[in-house]
Amino acid sequence: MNNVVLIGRLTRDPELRYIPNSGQAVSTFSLAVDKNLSKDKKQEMEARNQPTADFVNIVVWGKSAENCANYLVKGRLVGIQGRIQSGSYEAKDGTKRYTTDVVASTVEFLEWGDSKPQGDSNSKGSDFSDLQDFHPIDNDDIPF
Amino acid sequence: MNNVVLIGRLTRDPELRYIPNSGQAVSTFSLAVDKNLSKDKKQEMEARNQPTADFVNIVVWGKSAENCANYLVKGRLVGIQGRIQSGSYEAKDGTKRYTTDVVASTVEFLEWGDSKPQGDSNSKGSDFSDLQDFHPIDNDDIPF
Amino acid sequence: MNNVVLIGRLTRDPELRYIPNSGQAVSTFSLAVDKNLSKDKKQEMEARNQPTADFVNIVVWGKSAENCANYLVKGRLVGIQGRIQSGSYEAKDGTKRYTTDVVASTVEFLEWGDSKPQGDSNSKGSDFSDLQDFHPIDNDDIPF
Amino acid sequence: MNNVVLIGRLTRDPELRYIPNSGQAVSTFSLAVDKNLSKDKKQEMEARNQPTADFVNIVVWGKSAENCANYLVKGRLVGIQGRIQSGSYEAKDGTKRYTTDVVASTVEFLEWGDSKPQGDSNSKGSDFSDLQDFHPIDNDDIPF
DNA sequence: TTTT
DNA sequence: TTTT
Repeated sequence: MNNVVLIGRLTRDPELRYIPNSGQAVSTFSLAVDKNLSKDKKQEMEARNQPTADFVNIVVWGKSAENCANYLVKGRLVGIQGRIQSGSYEAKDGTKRYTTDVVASTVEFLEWGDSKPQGDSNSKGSDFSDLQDFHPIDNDDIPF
Repeated sequence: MNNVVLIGRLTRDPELRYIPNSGQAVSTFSLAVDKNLSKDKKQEMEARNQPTADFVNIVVWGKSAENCANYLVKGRLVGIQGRIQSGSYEAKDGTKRYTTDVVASTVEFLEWGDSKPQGDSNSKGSDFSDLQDFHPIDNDDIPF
Repeated sequence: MNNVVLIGRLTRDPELRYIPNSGQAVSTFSLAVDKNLSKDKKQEMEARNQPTADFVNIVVWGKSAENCANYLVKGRLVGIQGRIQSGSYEAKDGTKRYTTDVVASTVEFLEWGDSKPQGDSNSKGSDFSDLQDFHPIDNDDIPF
Repeated sequence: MNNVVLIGRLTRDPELRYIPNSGQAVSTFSLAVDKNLSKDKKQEMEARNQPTADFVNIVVWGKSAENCANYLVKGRLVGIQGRIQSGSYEAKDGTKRYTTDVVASTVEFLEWGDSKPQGDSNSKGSDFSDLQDFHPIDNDDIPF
């Protein structure tokens, strides 16, 4: 059993890449999950410049990865169901480093907005009007 | 281990009552949790008049119960963490009936709005402006 | 989001049936999930003949259903990950009744033993010696 | 929402220490949580010397910490409910390092045995006979 | 209709 | 630094 549920906001836009041989899509981003603090405790932490959220690295595979990359931006609220995955790698200085991520099986978009309005397209934002009807949606359902 | 996480919308306004002797507050409501259906499957279900959500009875105790009663209304989106509780009672016809609820330990308000604008008060809705800053909030944190 | 994790013991042997047209296997059983009670509270409840567990109906589909039927018996400890499902049916007296089950996506066997040693077969129990190696196992992994 | 459920085995005996001023007990250990692999995939991973488990650092506070230290040993199976906590510290080389742990709210002992039978004591293991009755137990319930 |  |  390895089961995680998080609700939080993206700390930056998702990154998307494709695995060389398989062509599998992977998206990664970091989630700020508010710690469950009383109003007072929260202020105290902020005053001391201590974090009031936990930061969790998220990994998403496949079509869901592409949906995240296409629709999510920094600051957006999502719900995630997945599992904890540990890993390790060798740092440039030769020491071993350990990593912990959450591999998401489902990503629910809990907020919508004009995402990805930037850049070389002169559109006024992606058109996903038909998605607006059903709000908490699993991103696997996004129909393209 | 008995652990449940749900995200869904209230199917009606919460009810609030107080336990006679202890004075403990209890709030109850029902949550519509969207089934994770593909767009096509969802349309098919709707066409057949079959439910596209699961309906779960929620029970909340204490201060959190009062916060739910004060701030939540039908349709509002919440995240719930709790446990499944089974029970039974005798129906009027003498047969035994079985019940299943989720007892919530935390209720996160995932949407805010002008709740409880009704009735004998001539206010334009409760004033909870200071709560608006931190969106996914555990209702235990609501400071009154 | 609709996520449930339970650890508990089967209150009876699993039932297995096959859906008429599709041929899909379904297994159903009930799980006794101990309430998280202090020693004292537990004794008090037992003295008053009140249940010290919550009872949850479990539904399992496909190969996992067959594994449950083949390997689990009353009393066995399992871990379950799944989602809450609500339903309704018409009782013989014409009134509507509501049901709540947990549809399991994974069933981990947390105890092993000589299952199905009963009755009209003169076997010494099913042979699943090769399964004994890896203890907390998701039943999807059972290789037949 | 920050909710984690794990079932796994301790990779070493728990460590216990007390926070200098508050006197709060903290126990830490690492959990090996089997990846959900098919028999074939598992063998393949083992052949390649790749891990077939995820390793998660667990932190437990208070009485529960002491119960873990007193009753758990390397290899024991437990169920854990808690939340992900991120942190950071400065390494000796001045670089910032990031950590991810699970802070457990409940630890269920899913196996029992003669724990702590070691060493300078000539006991035959701790006496916790009265605990043997109720198997999946939250360690908060251990009555001393 | 309930398990250890 | 990893368990059965």
